[in-house]
Amino acid sequence: MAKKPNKLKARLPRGFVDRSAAEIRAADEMIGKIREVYERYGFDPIETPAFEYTDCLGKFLPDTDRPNAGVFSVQDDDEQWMSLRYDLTAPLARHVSENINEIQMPYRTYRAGWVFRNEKPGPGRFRQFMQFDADTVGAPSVQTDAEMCMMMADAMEALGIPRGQYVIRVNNRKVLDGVMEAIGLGGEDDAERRLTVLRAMDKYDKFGAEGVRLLLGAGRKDESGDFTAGASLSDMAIDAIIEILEASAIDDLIDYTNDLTFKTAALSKFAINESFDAGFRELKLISDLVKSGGYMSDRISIDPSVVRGLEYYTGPVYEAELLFDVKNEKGEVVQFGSVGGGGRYDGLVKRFTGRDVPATGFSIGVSRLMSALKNLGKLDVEDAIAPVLVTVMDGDAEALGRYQKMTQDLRAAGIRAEMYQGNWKKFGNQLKYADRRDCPIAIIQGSDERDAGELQIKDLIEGARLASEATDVDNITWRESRPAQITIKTDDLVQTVRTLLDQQAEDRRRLSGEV
RNA sequence: GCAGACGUAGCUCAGUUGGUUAGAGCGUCGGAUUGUGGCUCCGAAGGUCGGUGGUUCGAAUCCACUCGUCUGUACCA
Repeated sequence: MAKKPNKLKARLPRGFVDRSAAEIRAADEMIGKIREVYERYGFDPIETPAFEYTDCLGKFLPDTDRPNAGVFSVQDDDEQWMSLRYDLTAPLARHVSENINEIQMPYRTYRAGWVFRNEKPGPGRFRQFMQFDADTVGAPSVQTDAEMCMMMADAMEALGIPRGQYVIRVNNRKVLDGVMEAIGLGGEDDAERRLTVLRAMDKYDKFGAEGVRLLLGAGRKDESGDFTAGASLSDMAIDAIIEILEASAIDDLIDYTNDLTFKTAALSKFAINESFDAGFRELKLISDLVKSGGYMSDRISIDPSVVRGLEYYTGPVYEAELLFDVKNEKGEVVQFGSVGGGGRYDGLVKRFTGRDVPATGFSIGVSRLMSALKNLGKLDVEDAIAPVLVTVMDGDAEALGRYQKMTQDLRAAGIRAEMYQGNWKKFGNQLKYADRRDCPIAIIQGSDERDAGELQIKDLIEGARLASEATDVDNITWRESRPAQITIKTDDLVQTVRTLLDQQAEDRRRLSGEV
């Protein structure tokens, strides 16, 4: 055989996905529900573009040797570097800074958008994904952080996640700073070790107390034999940090009846410092505020083990965690982690303006949350009903016009409908098409029906059910029986179709109610 | 980034110590049936065995490199 011409291979860049109709509809619905909550809290939408000048995006500046490490970057005509945004917070800070004289503070906004990260993709982890953020800029009080937490909890419930199946966990960067200081890592030289400790704490969910102990001490070797260097802390410091991680609430750690003191064995050997004290008082205030709003600790919980966004958060940090088991395609329970998070970032706008502009906000990972909701069965993926198919039996202009008219009549009545656009000469294929497409109803009118002023309406759902019962009927007999089909007057088309669709909807409701 | 496993038709997978023309099931397409989805029967298409190079008389099979997928780990704004 002759050598084939070199065909171009169709392929998707790794870490990117095409989205199906069902996924798009489901995501749109989720976004709609979240948006409703944000709007109710008085937030307004704002949109910024996918590209920003790289230096505006923040600390992950590409060096000229590796401009695409972590972010996707390109060089503009004038040789300036631009990057695809990797979150929605940095672009917001840029927008606020650029328009700071026009913007009325406190500025309350939300936005959903795609963000891009140029890093190794994994299951459920993509290089393009959607976030839905809300931020309040220009509000210094922890009252704002408390509101953010409540809004996040409301968003979870609006998405159909029942109370008790999620929790918003809140901590304060100042508390962690205070702990670092207490165990002797407060100095400038210890910045690197502080990071190591915080990273180790963040791994508590994944590795448990023993794993974290190793990471805080000598280091940890994983299953593949890869070694992660540890923080080389003293045993006493390690014990203290484990106590923090194991505490389920801040009350377990702190006695604040008189003066602030640590309660637990290892921690109590350390002195409480100013940073810890300030952080703790903020958390206490948040806790009181959300309780006044009706949010008890089953929804918003103060949790000193929350570590996130090591770099730019300056005060309260919070994250939304799902409490139900999430299973993957193979049915295995996976470590899901948080589906959203945020915190106070008082320094981000100051980079541009030199002015102190406090801000706090959070981000919901829409793509991630969607796969979890699929699991919970809270995602209506089958919502869209396929169109009614008007089949074609004659190809002359007059006949086509008649079919087109039927189709338009259905559409005018608000019924999703389409006329068969393939090769009409193979009628069997038309019904096969309708079947594959899950069309609920087919409209059939050949010359016989037309002469009588009639047409046939075929209930494809009932037909499929009959077919699955009658397995040994031969094809000729089966076809001649014209299952699940009725003959009506042409004029009754719209009304009959509507009645039948309503019946089918009723059947679906009954069926899903029973099962 | 580091470490390991894997890569054969659209999908799921066979393929013997290295031996002729690489197979099956499912799916797809056509026909039986130019006006009826399913079942049945008949037929067809579909493969650079991930890629490149090497060892060999001979490679899907062995070796090296490379690309991709998966798992763990690191990083994660």
